[in-house]
Amino acid sequence: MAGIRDVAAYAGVGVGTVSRALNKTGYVSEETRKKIDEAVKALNYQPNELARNLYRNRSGIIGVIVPDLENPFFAKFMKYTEMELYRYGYRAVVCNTVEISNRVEEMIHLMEKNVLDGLIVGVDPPDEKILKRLKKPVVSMDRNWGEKVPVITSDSKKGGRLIAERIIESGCRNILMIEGRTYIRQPFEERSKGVKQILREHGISVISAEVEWNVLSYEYYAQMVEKYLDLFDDVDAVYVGDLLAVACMAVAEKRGIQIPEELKIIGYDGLDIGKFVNPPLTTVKQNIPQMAKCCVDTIMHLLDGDTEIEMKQVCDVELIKGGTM
Amino acid sequence: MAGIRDVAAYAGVGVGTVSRALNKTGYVSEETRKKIDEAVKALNYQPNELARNLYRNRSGIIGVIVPDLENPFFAKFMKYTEMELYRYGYRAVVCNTVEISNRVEEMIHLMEKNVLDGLIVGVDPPDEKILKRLKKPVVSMDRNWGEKVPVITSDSKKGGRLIAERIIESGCRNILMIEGRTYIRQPFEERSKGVKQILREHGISVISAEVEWNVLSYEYYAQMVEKYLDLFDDVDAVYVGDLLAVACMAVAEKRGIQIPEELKIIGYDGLDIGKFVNPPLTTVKQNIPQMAKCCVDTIMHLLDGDTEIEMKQVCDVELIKGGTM
DNA sequence: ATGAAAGCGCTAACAT
DNA sequence: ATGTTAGCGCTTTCAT
Repeated sequence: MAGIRDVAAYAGVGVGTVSRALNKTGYVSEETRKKIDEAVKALNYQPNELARNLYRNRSGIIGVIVPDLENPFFAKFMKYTEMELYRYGYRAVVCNTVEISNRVEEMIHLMEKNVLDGLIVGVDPPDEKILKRLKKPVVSMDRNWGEKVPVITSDSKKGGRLIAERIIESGCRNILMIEGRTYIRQPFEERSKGVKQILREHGISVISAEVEWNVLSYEYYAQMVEKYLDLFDDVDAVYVGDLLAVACMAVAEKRGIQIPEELKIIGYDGLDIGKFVNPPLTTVKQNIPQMAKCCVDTIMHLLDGDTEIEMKQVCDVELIKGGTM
Repeated sequence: MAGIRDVAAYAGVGVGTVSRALNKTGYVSEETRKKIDEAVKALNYQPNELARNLYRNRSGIIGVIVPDLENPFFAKFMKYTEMELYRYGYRAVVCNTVEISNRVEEMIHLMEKNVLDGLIVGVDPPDEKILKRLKKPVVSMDRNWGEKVPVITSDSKKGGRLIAERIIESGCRNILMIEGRTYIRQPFEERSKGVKQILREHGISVISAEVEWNVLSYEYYAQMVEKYLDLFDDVDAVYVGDLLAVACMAVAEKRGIQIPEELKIIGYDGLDIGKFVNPPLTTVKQNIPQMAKCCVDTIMHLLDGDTEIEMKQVCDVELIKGGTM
């Protein structure tokens, strides 16, 4: 591999001049620039980014941590996050925490070792001790990582309200909701709290069940739905995340339960899968591309050293009227 | 940030000794090792990976290029690829080519600049000229990147046979198959070719249609299905990728076409979405985790400089009996 | 067993 | 405008 000294030698100039010419910093005469360009071509010179990184003490890489890429929500988030990072000239290192413990801590360690310039996190935070180690920019998507970490969330309040309103309009009286279990307070919980509160104010009964949040398998979802449908056989509506909602539709169809006539379903997230079923799922759609953009814009501000960072940014949600409620 | 010299000074030894102690290379007396450990703790020293990278001329990062992370097939592939790379101590930089041209070339350029140690590709190759620039390890998933690049594929031959056999058993006589359009020869095409050939040998009529492969939207899929179902209204079975298959089920249900009584459907890929519908999709499942492992193992061999690389590795497929055919 | 010193390939400050 | 030089923080000879 040709280095900058080879180029300098070939062009008959000093390395500094080559560096300036290539980076367009400082003065270089038209003539020498031409010679340098020729040398670069002749030697097929490619600047070694590793050396640049060392000097600049940056890697140009942001880590993105999600629970599970196989989950369509996070897959989509990762897609748009990567695209936004690309627009800023950054690369995205992905990390799935599922099935392996300690991966969050390891990513933080990568940041300490300067492999990563920052972190975008969509997972639960590690414990306090580790959290204190954060010295570089971190932005969180819908997770509470403490005071110092800006959070990008969906408008959970509005989301909860949209769902509650839709349920009230539907005339249902016995609602089953199934949530992912959380071990610490998270922004998105506001949604379910809101739904419960509004519905109860309207005298509508709400049964609330929990499932393991990080298990993504149709079998598990279907099993949970079966269990709770058996347990509470007088429910006339279900409010759950889209994946559970779709599993619920399959279970209902298998049991010969007509949707929406005998059981109404409303989902949450607005994933594509809700359009692939019949009738299409009624759901509240999160604006994932906007959330991704927001995360990236914010971390770029942090990298720029901007001080005026909004610590909580809220992205819009909208009701998608399908045929299930 | 404390550097290795700080540690050396604190411990009262030379930097070389610290380096040897930390990397466990060369002799270090128990006594000095202890002093160094203390210094490391006291100063909270973290070796700067950027400096190491420069010296070793490696980044520990592999680029993984897929068309679209939102496509569940590639999301799953990325998930398992990342997990396998992690087991080897490597990181995965992800790249979505969708909607942005030239991204493949840019990733190759990142390799030339030593940002990436290698590439795992699940997308069509760039043109010859660019292909020639590959100097570092590249492994391809189901795409033909030329002689030099090992390919990990599914057993397309068996896949095609499983599908053809299932169709023959089902007694259908007029098959509609919709494929993604390819612009160059790709390994997976063997599957459809096989299906067509076997079916025609059995006197079964096959209509073959094409769709844009890189468009992922339910609307587009549904539209295509509607179009071809209108165009060829005497088909009694459809063979398509899982996503199109599920879209097809939704369209059929909307039109009041009973599945499998009036129309049989067989998919390909074995994605989870096929289990979320009712009846569950009959499909041929690709072993994505195995393919990911195979890609990673192979690129690790290449990085190790192994010369005995299998240039074509075939992963198993299996028929998943659902209720649609 | 350990310290000193020479790079890894680049950028930027300084001198000319 | 351009060349020279001193790092960036580490690893690894090479003496001792």
